[in-house]
Amino acid sequence: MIKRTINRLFIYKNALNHFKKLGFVKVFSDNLADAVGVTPSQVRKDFSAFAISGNRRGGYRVNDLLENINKILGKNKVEEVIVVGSGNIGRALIRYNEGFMKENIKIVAAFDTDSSKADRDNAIPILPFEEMADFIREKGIKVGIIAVPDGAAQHVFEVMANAGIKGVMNFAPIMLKGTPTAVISNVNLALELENIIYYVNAGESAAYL
Amino acid sequence: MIKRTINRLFIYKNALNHFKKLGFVKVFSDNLADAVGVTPSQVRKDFSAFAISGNRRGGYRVNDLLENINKILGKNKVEEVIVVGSGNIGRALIRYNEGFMKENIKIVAAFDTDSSKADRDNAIPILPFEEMADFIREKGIKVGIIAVPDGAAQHVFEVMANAGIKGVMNFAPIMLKGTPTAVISNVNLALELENIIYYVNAGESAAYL
DNA sequence: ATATTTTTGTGATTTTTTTCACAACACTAT
DNA sequence: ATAGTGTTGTGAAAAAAATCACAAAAATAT
Repeated sequence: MIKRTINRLFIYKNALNHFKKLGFVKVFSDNLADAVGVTPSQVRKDFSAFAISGNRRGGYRVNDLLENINKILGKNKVEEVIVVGSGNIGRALIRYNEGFMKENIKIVAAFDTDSSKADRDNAIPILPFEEMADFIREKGIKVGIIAVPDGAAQHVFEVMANAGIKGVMNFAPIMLKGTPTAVISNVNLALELENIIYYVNAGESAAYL
Repeated sequence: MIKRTINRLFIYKNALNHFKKLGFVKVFSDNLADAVGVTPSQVRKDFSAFAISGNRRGGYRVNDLLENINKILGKNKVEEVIVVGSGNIGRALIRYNEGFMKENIKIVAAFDTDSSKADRDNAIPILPFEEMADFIREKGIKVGIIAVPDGAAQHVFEVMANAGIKGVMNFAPIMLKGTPTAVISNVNLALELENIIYYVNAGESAAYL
């Protein structure tokens, strides 16, 4: 699978934007490798997988490379996403919206089962969960973020999937089951921390997890 | 490397606690596999790597298994961690502390360069960044979370590392360089979302990222 | 007792991912 | 022109991870 390659492509893109901002016109595979924490071969192999080419001896022109990568990753239009759950994580994501905007991601609404939390006047409105399915269908939303308590996540997912959601970022530490129509990515910050703590206590001195 | 195995062990642990709560006394490798989204062989291979054994035909006794896993993952005492940056992410993490507590992780303080944000009376105090190094040394803190703007992350990391931090969860989308004495785990929510969006737009119908 | 069934534990195999290593090329200097 | 140098692009090799597949063991049934 080229899943990892795709993921790295996003990371290269990021590094390239940095380089560009710093005024670089050309980069070499080892510049990117350093910036991103992989080997130069890895960088070249990744590019090779998508037939991105540079100049032997001349490296890659930052602009061309960015253009190529952007074409592959296809990020031109803003993607509208919704958040379900307005607890700590949900609210943090909403507030972080500016950060997402830089990557062409826009949180357009949040939903909560506790309808007393509804707030339609907010820049990013918080709406009753019952309205979610219609909202998804009407606006053609494709991506949703699940930031609800564990017990509610499966149900939320099913409603989302039925309404046509195609991708989900799930913060609940459970495996979402059913409808194999959506791409799912689980994010679990406590798990991430537990891993770090494990290696620290194991006396691991340096590693990227 | 057994990095992935360790990570899965944490996930199995989680699932086992669920099973236990539901009253299960025994589990089979395929129960765990289902719960966690891997193959039964994978589960057994993982256990095998740490010489955890069950009963042929009888599966694994939930309690024994949990005990074994906990012994390997070594999580008995609470790990005290600090957060640097009291922006959206930092504050969200602080508020999420209850969630971490379930996993024996406790955020004991936050730090911010903007000393006007200081708040010593909070349950989790927010302190001026200048006090961080001493705090780390005095309390013997091993793990820190970097939730500051990109530009500040490297500096924060260096101060942390010098003060003795051994593990870092980094929310800034940059490669932290230098002092190879700390385990580093990068978390990038925008990147995660970008990946999801990529697969959604690529028409990928079902996948776990 | 014996046969049958179920599930583990693991060596062998396959698949995936990364690294190596070097020819091909392009640029520079002489 | 020619030699020298630095960097790509990519097959080949190595390493890492996942899956297969099946004998061995344990429980149950006959």
